[in-house]
Amino acid sequence: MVSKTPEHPAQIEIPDEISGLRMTRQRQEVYRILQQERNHPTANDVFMRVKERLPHISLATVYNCLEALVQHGVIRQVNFERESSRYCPNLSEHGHFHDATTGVIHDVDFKPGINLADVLNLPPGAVIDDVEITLRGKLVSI
Amino acid sequence: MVSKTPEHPAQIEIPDEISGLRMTRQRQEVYRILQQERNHPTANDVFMRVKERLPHISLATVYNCLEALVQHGVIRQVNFERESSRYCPNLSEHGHFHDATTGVIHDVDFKPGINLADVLNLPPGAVIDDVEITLRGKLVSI
DNA sequence: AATGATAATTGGAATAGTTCTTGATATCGG
DNA sequence: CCGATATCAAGAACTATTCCAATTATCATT
Repeated sequence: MVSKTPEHPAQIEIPDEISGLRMTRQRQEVYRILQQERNHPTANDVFMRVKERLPHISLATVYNCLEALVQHGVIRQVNFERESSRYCPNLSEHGHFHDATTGVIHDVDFKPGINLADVLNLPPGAVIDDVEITLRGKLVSI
Repeated sequence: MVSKTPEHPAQIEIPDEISGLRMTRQRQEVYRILQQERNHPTANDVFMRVKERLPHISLATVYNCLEALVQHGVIRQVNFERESSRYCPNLSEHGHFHDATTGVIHDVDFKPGINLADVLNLPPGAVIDDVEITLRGKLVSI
């Protein structure tokens, strides 16, 4: 993870290799957009956005890039019901709250010191590789 | 919820109305299969199974029935990654552990007294309507 | 039991998101 | 520079699901 400050998206420096994955121009741009757009874009969102910089890129390539990045643990794929997958560069273990009113997806962190095994009755011998926590609801003014 | 003992599936009695939903023959059979097959079948699994009793039922009807049952809170729809939806008659709040080795899905209950708000840093004002917790991993012998 | 109104079912067509295929292009190690 | 390998592009193909229009079943009322 080599991103600099997310406040200055234009300055994001992306190395030519991340966790063993060759960072081609296409993968760089896809990754850059995920760093900038923190609103969990779909593959198609990324596609439309990346075309500004790489007008000849194809949707299939965007899918390929996203898959390669997911596979190498550089980004995460997030699924809501059966909607299109969304992608997220936040690698810390976290869940997602989907505001039904606005459609906005908020990252939701665990409170410090919380361990899944303390909360769930896991089947004996279960070794967890991946956790997905998704909440749906509304944000009401308080 | 009017089911009798799940240990004797053949004896499940299904009333002709559940939470305001007219229980047609098709819906009854779909619901009965979910009661019997506790292994989180897909719509297609249900379809193949229900055809044994209703040979003329269509896949669209199975989808309609499942949707109606979900809509009326009689069953729950469960999604894994982008795989086909699965359906589950366990209405208690619970998560799912997907064993990557066998493909089996286990229900995972919360430990007693656990409240989501104690565990997660929810955005202020968030009112949760629905929670989905899915774990992927392996079951190792202990 | 017949009637009209409403809801459910069917089968097939349509859709959306994603993956696959094939040939072209770029990149790497030597 | 050269061959081997990886990646890309464009479009076709695939899959799960939804939609559509026509038929059939059910309900409430008479």
